[in-house]
Amino acid sequence: MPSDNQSTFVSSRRATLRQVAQEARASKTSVSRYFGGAREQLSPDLQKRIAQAAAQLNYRPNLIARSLKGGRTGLIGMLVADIRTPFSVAAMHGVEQAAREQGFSLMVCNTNNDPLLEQVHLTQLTSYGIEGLVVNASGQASQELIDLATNGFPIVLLDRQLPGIEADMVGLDNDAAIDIAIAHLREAGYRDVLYLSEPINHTSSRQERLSRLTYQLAAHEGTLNGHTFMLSLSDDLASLSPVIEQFMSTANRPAILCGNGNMTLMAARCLKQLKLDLGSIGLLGIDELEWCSLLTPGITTLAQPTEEIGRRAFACLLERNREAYVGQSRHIRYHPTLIKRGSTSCPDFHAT
Amino acid sequence: MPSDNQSTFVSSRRATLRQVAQEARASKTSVSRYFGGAREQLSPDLQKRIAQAAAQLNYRPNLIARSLKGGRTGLIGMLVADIRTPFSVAAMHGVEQAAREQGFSLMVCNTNNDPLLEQVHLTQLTSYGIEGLVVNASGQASQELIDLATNGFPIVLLDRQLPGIEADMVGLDNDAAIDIAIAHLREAGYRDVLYLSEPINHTSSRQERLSRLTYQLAAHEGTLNGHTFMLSLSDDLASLSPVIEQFMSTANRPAILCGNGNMTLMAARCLKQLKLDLGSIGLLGIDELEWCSLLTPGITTLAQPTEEIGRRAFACLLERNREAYVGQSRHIRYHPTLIKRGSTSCPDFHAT
DNA sequence: CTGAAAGCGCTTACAG
DNA sequence: CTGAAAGCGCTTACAG
Repeated sequence: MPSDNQSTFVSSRRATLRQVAQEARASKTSVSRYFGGAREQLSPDLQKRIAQAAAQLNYRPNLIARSLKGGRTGLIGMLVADIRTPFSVAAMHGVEQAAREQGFSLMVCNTNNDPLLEQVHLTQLTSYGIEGLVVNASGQASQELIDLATNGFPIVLLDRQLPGIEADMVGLDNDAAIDIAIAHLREAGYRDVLYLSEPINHTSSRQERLSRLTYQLAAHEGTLNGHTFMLSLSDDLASLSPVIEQFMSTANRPAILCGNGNMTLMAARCLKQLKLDLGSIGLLGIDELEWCSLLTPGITTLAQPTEEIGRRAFACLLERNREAYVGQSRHIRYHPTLIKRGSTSCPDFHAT
Repeated sequence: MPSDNQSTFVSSRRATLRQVAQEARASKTSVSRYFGGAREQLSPDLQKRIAQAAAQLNYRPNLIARSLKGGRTGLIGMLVADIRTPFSVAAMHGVEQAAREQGFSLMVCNTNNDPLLEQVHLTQLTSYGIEGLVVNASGQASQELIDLATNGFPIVLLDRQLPGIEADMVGLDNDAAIDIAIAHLREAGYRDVLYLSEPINHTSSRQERLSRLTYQLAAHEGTLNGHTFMLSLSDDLASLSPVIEQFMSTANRPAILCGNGNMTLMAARCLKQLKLDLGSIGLLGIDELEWCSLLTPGITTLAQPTEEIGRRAFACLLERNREAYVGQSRHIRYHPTLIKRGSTSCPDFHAT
């Protein structure tokens, strides 16, 4: 791992502030001021000399050194539970854009939904002196994360709540999502709903969706029957097939409601395998995916404003960092958008 | 942006090496050795004292400070042209995993296919003292990148070649991909091929695929007719529709060949809109996407070993960093895997 | 407006 | 085996 070969290129090493100072016949202090945002308080002549010297040496401040003394690293950390889901990619993209606009760089770490890996990454990130952290948690809060939050370190939670952490949280209004989904399915004429969720574990968004579903089912008892199935991504399709078959055999105007994009993918695969046509069996998924409009007759979804959620998460971080906002932690919930497609036009219903 | 509030928590500030040294009644040198990997050369007693003190203070070395003096940051940078494509996500995931296994952290920057933004990010990354750079280029090489490469800074190119940069390159064997695609389409009985590509710009992989296609078409003149259409992601579907309609009206056993996953998505959308059935018009895409198996009767694809490409890219970086490997830059090309599905079973052909 | 000096938290010859 | 000292490239009181 040693980058010894770099030392071979001593001559081409990056110029330092000291060299610029010498070249410009100025003090290090002045050069530091020039690049540190206090340029105006320097005389025009000094400014010019420094500018010239810097240009000649192709000087670029060493951010590492700057942060060591100054305390500011300009680094924001982000822990992502699963970087491969479209939701995470979009949220991350949002965070990154917002961060860059404010002069921050983002260090993203994929925790693979593994709390242990999350800890490793968290240690790394703090060791690099991040100034704030966006957490899309992979489980319960680690002690280290709790300590950080307790000490007032700027943290914002994304999509997932974390007991023990007092921090702003940005995500979907899960109650609204379930409410809209159920209302839509009922209107469309479905009578039996199979809810597919990844294992709840300690994922608050899954928890919230499930309990709101339970609430809604209770509210509509008699007109809407509910069933729930937990499916892990590592599970084979073979574990889902019999569940759906069983559901189909007993259900009246059946519909599947998918708790997230992963489940929608699983369900679509399974329905295809079982040769069940969309629509005759309803399908509605939380999370809009690029292929949902492609699958005839189209899969109805609840779209999240994913990039916006990411951007907002960063904005919260910034507010925490400024004196501007002091107070209770906030929960910022975005409303989903229902995108109606053919997968929820119940044929029986129209026939009636 | 100032994180002034952190200074409020002086008492909870992270412990420093100096504090550990005091607590352990040892020198800073010894503590540094303890955490710097020279633990063995310390007496058992000293080791124990340091271990205790560190544990008590919950000490974690400040990586920023370490790298300032030691030169090593443990940071690897990655420039990604478009972080939202599945290919990039998977490649990035591969790089990150390989990096972590070797104790490196990854800083990923999305350049949005914008050379200017790429420069900005490159400046940032080098200012943070990255020890190596994986580049999925967004255009031509910037002067800064050329300088880096010229100075022997470890760089590896991913998926895209960059004129002016002497560096290892890891990607798909594009010639093989086109050869396999064409051979498969011919075997399946298609006679007219419409090749869809994003604008070549300076993207070598697009370039290579296109020229190999041209070569193949020439080789099969008379038995296979070719057409090419360039489509930008920002283009509306409306610009593609007439092209496909025109193609269909004149073609004999027509098939569409998509240069990458984005094009496959565009084509699938367009075909759906035009109500053209897959298979009657052939469709073959480079890049496997999660929904290709879902769309009846399935879209035939050429899958890339995306994660492996990422992992390999990092491995190259590491080799560059060690004295082990010195020599000409290498081009590592992976073979694609043909995944046959219904979209390339030409009905006319079977009828014949 | 300008600069000399101390120091951020580490590592690394050098000396013993 | 152990430590005192110099220094990595910056910033920031402090003084003028």
